[in-house]
Amino acid sequence: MEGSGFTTGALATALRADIAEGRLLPGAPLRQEELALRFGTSRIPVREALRTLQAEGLVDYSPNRGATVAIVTDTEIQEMLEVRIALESHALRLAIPNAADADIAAARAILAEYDAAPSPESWAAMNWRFHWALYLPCECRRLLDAIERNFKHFSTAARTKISALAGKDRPQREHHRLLDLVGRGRADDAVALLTEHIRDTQRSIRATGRAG
Amino acid sequence: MEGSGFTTGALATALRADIAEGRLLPGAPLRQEELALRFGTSRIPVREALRTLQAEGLVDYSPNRGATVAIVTDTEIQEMLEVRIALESHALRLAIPNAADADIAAARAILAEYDAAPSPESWAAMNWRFHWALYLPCECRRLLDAIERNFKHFSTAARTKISALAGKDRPQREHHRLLDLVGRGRADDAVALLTEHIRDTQRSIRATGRAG
DNA sequence: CTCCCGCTTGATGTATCCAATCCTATTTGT
DNA sequence: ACAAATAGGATTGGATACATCAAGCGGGAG
Repeated sequence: MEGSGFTTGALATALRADIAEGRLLPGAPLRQEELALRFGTSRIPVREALRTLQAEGLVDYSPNRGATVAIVTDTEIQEMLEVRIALESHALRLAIPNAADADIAAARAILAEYDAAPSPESWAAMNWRFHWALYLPCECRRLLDAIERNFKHFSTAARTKISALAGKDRPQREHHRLLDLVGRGRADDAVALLTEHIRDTQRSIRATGRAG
Repeated sequence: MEGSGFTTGALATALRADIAEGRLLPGAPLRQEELALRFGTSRIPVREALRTLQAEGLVDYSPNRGATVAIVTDTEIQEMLEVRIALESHALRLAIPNAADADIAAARAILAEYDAAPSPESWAAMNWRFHWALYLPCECRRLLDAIERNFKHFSTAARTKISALAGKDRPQREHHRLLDLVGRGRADDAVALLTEHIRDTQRSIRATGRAG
């Protein structure tokens, strides 16, 4: 009989979105039966989707106890930012010699949108689009994949929280400087700035983690 | 009924090993029925295991056509080595200030075994154990996880081929120098050497790729 | 010879059952 | 009265059987 045409892949996509956008909160149990009912399928595609998400690290699985949305502690966020530094510094270094005028222009256009963006949610989205635009010319698909995979472990909520925490001015100033350095081909300086840029985020999280 | 007690997780582990150790060659089709028969289970755990491996990138999946062992081209090996540089340079830099005498001693012990290792297969294994020992003190689990995940995409066969290609002497010389630099806390030099060490591998693969 | 149809193969999904396990709450023993 | 044992319900994990669907092939018809 029919359902909503949800297949395993579509199910995984839907769950990923639910997690990323905070409709499913960290720690929430993911009951197979309930999800099957909600998506109009049997339990089997649900289980397969959950396995996929588990392998991606978005879901914690314990045998005979089922899946829960992965909880990401502040420590883990720090570690994910450390991975960001590792991957994105290198991608940036590879990208700079390849960056064409069109690439720079694209990044500049995103910064312009950024300047006009009103809310922390939009800052977070713009922020990522800008960074991504910088890495794109690196021409190393697996590196970009790794960056994206790491990025997906930050929920939209977490990103928005971080953006709100950092405000808009200082990151945006750094973005402009970063783009300038990239445009001049100053790889070492750009990488150093990017590293500091991410370390700033680490510091502000550490600070709020202590405060509450 | 019976079965060999294979559960989804065990099945994924077994398949991972079969792929890593070359019993399942790249491009080989993974038929659900056949695997179910071989492992004495039904198709359901097989499918879940395949989904897991797909998410890990060890298996290619096309809708309605099933799974095949992922094909890793020379280009992709180059890219995976690029990811190695990104992740492992950073892990090494973080590890060096944390490296205790016991860590150095452990790495040195592995190098001693390495010196005695006879065959390319054992070189490859030792090589990894040595590198891993260097990164371990970085105290950043997610970084180590990312390194391991990337590493698992090299099959044992590929690693052995690479080891045979590079021989034993030059890598081993570099390993000794690397350990020496780590022991003295010379982070910048160690990272530079590690990068060159991996770039050497890239070059020798590029060379054989051209030759045949 | 080429194109199209239909058959076969294998993947995907459903429904139903059963076993194992975990959680909870109740009962039991001291 | 309180801790330990246990019984029951809920949930996952897996087996089996069946239905459906897409892709590849093989054999004719044009």
